[in-house]
Amino acid sequence: METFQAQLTRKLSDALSSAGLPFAGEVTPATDPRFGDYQSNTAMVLAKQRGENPRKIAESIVSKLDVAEISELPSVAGAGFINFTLKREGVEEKIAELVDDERLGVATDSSPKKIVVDFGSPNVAKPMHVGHIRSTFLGDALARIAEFLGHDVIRDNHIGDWGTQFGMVIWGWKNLLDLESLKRDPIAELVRIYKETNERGTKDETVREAVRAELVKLQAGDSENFAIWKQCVDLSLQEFSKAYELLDIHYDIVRGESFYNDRLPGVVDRLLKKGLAEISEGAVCVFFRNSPELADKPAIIRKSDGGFNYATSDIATVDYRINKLKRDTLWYVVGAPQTLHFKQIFEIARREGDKADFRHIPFGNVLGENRKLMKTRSGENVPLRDLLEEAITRAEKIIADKNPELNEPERKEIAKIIGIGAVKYADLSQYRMTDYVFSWDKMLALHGNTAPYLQNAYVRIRSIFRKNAVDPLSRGGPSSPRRVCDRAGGSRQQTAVTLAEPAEMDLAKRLCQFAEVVPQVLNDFRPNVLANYLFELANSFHAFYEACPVLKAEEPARSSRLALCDLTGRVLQGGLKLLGIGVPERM
RNA sequence: GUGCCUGUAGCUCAACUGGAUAGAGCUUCUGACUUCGGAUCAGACGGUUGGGGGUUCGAAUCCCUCCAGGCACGCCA
Repeated sequence: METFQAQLTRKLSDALSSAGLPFAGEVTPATDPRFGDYQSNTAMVLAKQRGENPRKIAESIVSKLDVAEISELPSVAGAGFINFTLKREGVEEKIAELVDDERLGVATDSSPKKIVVDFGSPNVAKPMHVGHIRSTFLGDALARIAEFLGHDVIRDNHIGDWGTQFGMVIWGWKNLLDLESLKRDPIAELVRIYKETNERGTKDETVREAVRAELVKLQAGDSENFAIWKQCVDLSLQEFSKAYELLDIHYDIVRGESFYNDRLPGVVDRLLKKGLAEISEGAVCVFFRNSPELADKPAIIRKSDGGFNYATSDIATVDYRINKLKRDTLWYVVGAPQTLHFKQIFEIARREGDKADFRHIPFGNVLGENRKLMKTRSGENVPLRDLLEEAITRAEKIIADKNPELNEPERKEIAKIIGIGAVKYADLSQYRMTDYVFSWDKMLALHGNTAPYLQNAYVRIRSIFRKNAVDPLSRGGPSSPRRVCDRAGGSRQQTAVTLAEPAEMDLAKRLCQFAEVVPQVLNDFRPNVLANYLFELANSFHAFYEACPVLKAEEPARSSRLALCDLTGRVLQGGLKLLGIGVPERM
């Protein structure tokens, strides 16, 4: 199914070629309702290129335009804009089609990619904390959207499971471990022994020595130390998966740093052999003398003590993803401070001849109320577990207050959806580069651009269908929840849609835009574009709901309005799902 | 010192990547209900887009230059 925007673009392109003009500019949604529904700047772009009068060009394009099927006569306005106003029948027809379309009008990408999304990446033997949420939510949402658009996506959790910290963890394991505590809360115990070892090391040279020795043994493949390390990794993965289950996030593969360990010497040899790396001050470095941005900023791939570092590991990772996983697109959802690092890695890969679309997707920080990095009172990172628990508890309180008749199990289930959704939405609804202030009150507010507000719009729609004894739209019986991607098939005659009221038309047009908005997210990796759309959709729905009675309306308006409700509910649900956020049936 | 990011209404944030008179929410104020869930709707107030130059039909967006904050810059990841 083609969107209005795509149709108009195609028609415009036809008109341009029949007028002997090259394609230029674009068709975009109108900036103001007064200008209609869509606008094009084509004439102005062409006028500039050719040194002609934009309005004159616009007139000649309009005379060749054949859009009568969907648009009123296009008009020329302002400096040379061509404005389109959709015809009522065109919108009615489109809505009828959308009601029957399980993809809600969203086309799959015509050139599907093989993507690996690197996101999350927590460290072993440490708790996940607030610093992981942006990468985790963003990466998950982008992966969901890419998948929905038909790309082949591998979600890879590049966990931090190798490094110098294991010297301390292993020494602590051997000397300080409390098995009871380990059983009760493994990560807490690992953190405790790590900290205590670290502390002892600062005072005691022999401990420092012993720690170093444990690390060397691990790196040399000592079986006892390896077994301890493995247990730490397994315990951590178990903890991670609890969090991921709660968050409804899954990975296809987990390839941590340790996975690439064996490949590191090969990476260095290869780069030396190719002449891309050289020895400098005892270390093996890659210099970027010809690229102005990276000049004087070498990447070290082997330290002067012979050890490797994260650049080496990331080069091996790129290699693996392109050659073993056969990916052509690599997304790294990693914080902004690592921008330089990824520029270096990508440049090295290009110099090696790797052909792939490399993208670092950076993001800003989560701040506390004091506008500094969010920390606990004692100055530690806020553990993710605590954060999510508090979100759920707070959500439950609100629900109990607003809807006391819900029984406890149901309330708890709903609180999970609302609480987690609120935290995710607060993150995803904002432009990823700007820092944002974490505020319980704002993210859980029932008004404004929040998850609970959107979820409530969905709940109201479901409520209509619960009240409607015979649900004319449902294939699965009254008030059966339907999913965007697994809607039952079957034939049914198309609902007659009539859009007589302005509020109906406004809602309908917005529903048509879903298919235009979703692909746009991947343009610059901005899920907030989708979030803003859903918020506007909810607003349009509420205005419609206010102005247009549904169940009390006479036929055929009643069926038509039910169709709008149904479609709105599915777009809300489907859109939120693309952000990794669920919807309850009641709240 | 060099580079990158950020700066938009009192507060929190948008602005489809160069489009028309910069939009929402929160807050404040004014209206509308015995409502299909008022957890709502309609409206008002609120701006020299950090400052100053420049590019052009047109700039929050691109270029230059200051200011403020954050981050990164050879052996941590």
